[in-house]
Amino acid sequence: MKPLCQIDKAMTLAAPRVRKKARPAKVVQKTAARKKTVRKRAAAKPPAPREPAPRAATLLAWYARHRRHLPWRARPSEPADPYRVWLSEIMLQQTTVKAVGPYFERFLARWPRLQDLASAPLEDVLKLWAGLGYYARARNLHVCARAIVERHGGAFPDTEDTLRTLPGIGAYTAAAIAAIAFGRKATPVDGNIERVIARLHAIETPLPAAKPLIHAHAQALTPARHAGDFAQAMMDLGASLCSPKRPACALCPWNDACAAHRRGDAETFPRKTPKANGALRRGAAYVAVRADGAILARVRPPAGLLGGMMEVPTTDWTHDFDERDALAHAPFKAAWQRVPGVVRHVFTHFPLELTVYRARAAAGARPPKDARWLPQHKIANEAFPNVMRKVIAHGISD
DNA sequence: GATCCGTGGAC
DNA sequence: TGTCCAAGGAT
Repeated sequence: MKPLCQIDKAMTLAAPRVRKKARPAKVVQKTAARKKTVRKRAAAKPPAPREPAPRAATLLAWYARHRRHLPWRARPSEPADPYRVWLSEIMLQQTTVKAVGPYFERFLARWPRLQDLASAPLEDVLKLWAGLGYYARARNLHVCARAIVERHGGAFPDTEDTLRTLPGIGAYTAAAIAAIAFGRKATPVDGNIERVIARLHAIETPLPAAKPLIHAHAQALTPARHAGDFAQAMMDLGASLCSPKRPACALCPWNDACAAHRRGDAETFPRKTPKANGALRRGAAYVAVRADGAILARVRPPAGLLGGMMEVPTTDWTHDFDERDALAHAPFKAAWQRVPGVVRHVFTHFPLELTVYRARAAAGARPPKDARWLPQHKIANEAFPNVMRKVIAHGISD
């Protein structure tokens, strides 16, 4: 493999630009026997050379110039803060950098140190997390903070294996923290890195089956030193030049090493097996408004969908919801009125359609069991997920 | 391995 | 408008 690299490099430099319509797939899979033939023909028509092996140093040099400046990122040559790295990594799971920014700042301002977060009530953590989605992350964040204080004396574990034992920290996050915060040689592989590697090697195996292969390639590329910078460089590359839809291969520091680029169809990688979308679920939600404007609200069950978050009373959300049964599930007897229109919301695995009913309650009305009257001005700072904010807005509209 | 978990933005 | 996607983890 290594010796070929020298040959290929030489060929790349010597050969004229390869035609786009070449058949690189077959070139890659040439047998030793066929190579002879090709070499003979090479005099007349140079074969498509294989890509030179990608070099970590090449990417690190690019990173030094083009790295993003992010709130949780230490400046070059400054030590990383494990607390910040951890907090950001949890928030960034399946979430865009742009969305995380303000949440990260608010969390850090409210709980500057791990110990502060660990001693905070879960309720407060969920309030600050509201709107960011995937609320199990917030619950695990809280449990994790307490575990580090109790099991590790408040100091973050500095090895991948030990980090992996903490709630909310999986293979990716453990490797990311080990590499970025502690300089360990670890290889986190996120969606960005999967894409970069899949293109680099033109991997035809679709995700998620290709994960082990992709991880092996990423691991082979990881340098012994600066593994944290290397991981972040891979992610920055994937977030900027090596983007999902229209990769800017011309600007990529690794374009000479990229098999997919040579094929000319980098944007088609990684291959993916399509996942089925959930069927529509429907239900009714009840916005009860007391004379002083307070809204009837309750806390959802601690686990599962929107676990531990606030909601207004609703029916179950089912595929066969019957509108005619809606009033039978209202939280109390009243002159419920159906608010025209519906509230639509799309979760990861199913779309939801809620019809909203509204009723007024007397000033002294007692809340039903497990529910309470919430002053309207407090709604903004309570742990309502967005779907519930939509429902309330719809319910109190005219 | 397949499902369950939110949300907002880009195209 | 529909689809895809974003620094994944838990079960």
